[in-house]
Amino acid sequence: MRYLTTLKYIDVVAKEGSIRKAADRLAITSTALNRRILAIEDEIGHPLFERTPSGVRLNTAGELFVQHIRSQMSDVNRVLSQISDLSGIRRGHVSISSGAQTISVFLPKEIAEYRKKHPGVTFEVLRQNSQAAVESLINHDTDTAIIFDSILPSDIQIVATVTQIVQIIMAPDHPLANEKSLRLQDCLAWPILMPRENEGMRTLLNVGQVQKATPLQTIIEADSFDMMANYLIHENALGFQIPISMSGQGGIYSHLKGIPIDQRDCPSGLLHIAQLKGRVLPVAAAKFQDQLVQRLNNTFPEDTR
Amino acid sequence: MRYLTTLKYIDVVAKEGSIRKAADRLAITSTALNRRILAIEDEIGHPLFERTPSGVRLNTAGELFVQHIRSQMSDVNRVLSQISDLSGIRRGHVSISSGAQTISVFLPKEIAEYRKKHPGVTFEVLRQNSQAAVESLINHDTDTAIIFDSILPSDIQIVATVTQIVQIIMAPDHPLANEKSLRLQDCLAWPILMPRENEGMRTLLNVGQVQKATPLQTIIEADSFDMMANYLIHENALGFQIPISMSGQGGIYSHLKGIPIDQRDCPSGLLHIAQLKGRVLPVAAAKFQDQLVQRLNNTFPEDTR
DNA sequence: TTAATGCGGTGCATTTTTTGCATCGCAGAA
DNA sequence: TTCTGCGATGCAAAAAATGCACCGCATTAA
Repeated sequence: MRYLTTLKYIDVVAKEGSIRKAADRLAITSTALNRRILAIEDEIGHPLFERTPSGVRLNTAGELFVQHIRSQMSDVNRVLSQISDLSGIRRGHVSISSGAQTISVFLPKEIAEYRKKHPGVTFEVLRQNSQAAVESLINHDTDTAIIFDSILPSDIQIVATVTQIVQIIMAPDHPLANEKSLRLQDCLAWPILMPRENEGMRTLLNVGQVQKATPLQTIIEADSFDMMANYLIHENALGFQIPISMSGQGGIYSHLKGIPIDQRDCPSGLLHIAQLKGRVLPVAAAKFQDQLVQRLNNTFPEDTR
Repeated sequence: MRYLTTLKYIDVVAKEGSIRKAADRLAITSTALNRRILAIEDEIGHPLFERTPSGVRLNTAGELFVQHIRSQMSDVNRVLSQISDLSGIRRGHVSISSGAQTISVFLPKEIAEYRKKHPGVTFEVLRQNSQAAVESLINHDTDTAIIFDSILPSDIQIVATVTQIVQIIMAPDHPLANEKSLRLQDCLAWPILMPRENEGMRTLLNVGQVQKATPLQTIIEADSFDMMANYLIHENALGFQIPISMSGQGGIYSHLKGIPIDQRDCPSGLLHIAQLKGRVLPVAAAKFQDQLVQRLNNTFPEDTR
């Protein structure tokens, strides 16, 4: 959209923190860009950027304006996708923030299913921890987010929530593989693969560890659940995962065994589908989100809030 | 805002229903305007207007786009007023839809009081019946509306509501002037000044008239309550008004007597403050609306919903 | 039926705006 | 100190928007 170029430019300058860098990325000269910015500041009657020797930085007015720009741009996209929807073809683009738990098994399956119905829709998937996901939603960088066990700020709207019991995963020939439920004490004897500190699941596990003062033998800390799962094939260690990630067929998890942790040792977590409060999503994103919500509610119906 | 000109143009074309007329109003040539529209239609990849021999008309896509344009433009204004708020001066503009009941006494007092605190703020007041008021809110033509006794559609958000008993008004020397309450029967002997059909109050009065089959002698039907009030000085007739309109000092109503109608004959009406649902109002408008809401709730505290 | 009117669209010359180049002044880094 | 990288500015070239004259078309009036 031509009339949005200036806005787009401002957005990029804000992100780059420098007019010259932004100009470079936008493939124009810094002078042209500079003048556009001066022009719009003049029009607004108030500077948007603070000039520093090393570049520019948004001031309060700029912060307000950039926020507005982002919401406008994503709104335009929504309207445009609605309009092209009128022509019959369902086109569009959906961008999703996802935690490490759901990104590798759950999400691909859902996207594939959606694209079977609407081949014109493209996707963008960002693996982000909950904090980054929230930020992306606020910046209109993503449309919807799948966030595990985090307290979400009030400008985020939770669209659906399901409970997820943390499971201990292991090779199928592991000595513990036939138990119905496990306590953390049972794991003391085995090497442990632990999710990293900024993962939601780690918080849940910490509760049990602190309460029981159980000194688990953590041998690997990682932010990739896939990596940890694959490791379990090679050593008789124990890892953690939630049911939604294990439901796929053919992946690494179909060669692993998952046993729930006793609720006394580790509380269940909450998996949220969330979006920016008050934002009207583009058709494609809204429909995809609907699908996710339905899938969650059908797969994990226990949660009846 | 320069980058919004094309959008503004489209909006005007949509309203005028003709490119040439719109061009005339915008003080440019029809060719320039025409080309801007062709250009943006081309960019969108979908026409926005249907071409008829007598002009142009929005098609579905255009309807969507214009809706979007209006919300964008009012959003820009909000942000700009927020930004100029940063410089210390509270500037801004508030536009209000008001029914005939509240426009002449209540509203001027409130605006004057607000402007005492914020002299930089300008106002625009439209006297509209409830249907027109709702339309104005939806088109972003007005920020807030004072609407008497109408059922509002779901895309309008009711911000406050107070009950208003309909009163019969008359000259202070009228034979009925000393009653505490009046029934419609009591009015049969006197000439009646009746609000017009599209006024909310008329609906309330009709309830009583139909139920009781009371043939009131309507001598004047008018959509100006002021006109009717002033008439009462010259003839011993009866008119209708709600308390909020009579609370002023020095106006015509301070020379008139108001007596409530018995609730069996005429239900009380509801006075609403309303805005477009989901819309973030500019600072000035929001603050003014707050003042209205507070004033209503303080002046008519009986309503405790 | 024909002529006249009013509509949106188009080719072309003109005006306005935007861009790029060369260059300045300035502040922190080496 | 010099040097580097930043945003700002004067000026000419390029690009875009505008206005004029005019087209084709459909409806209306005579």
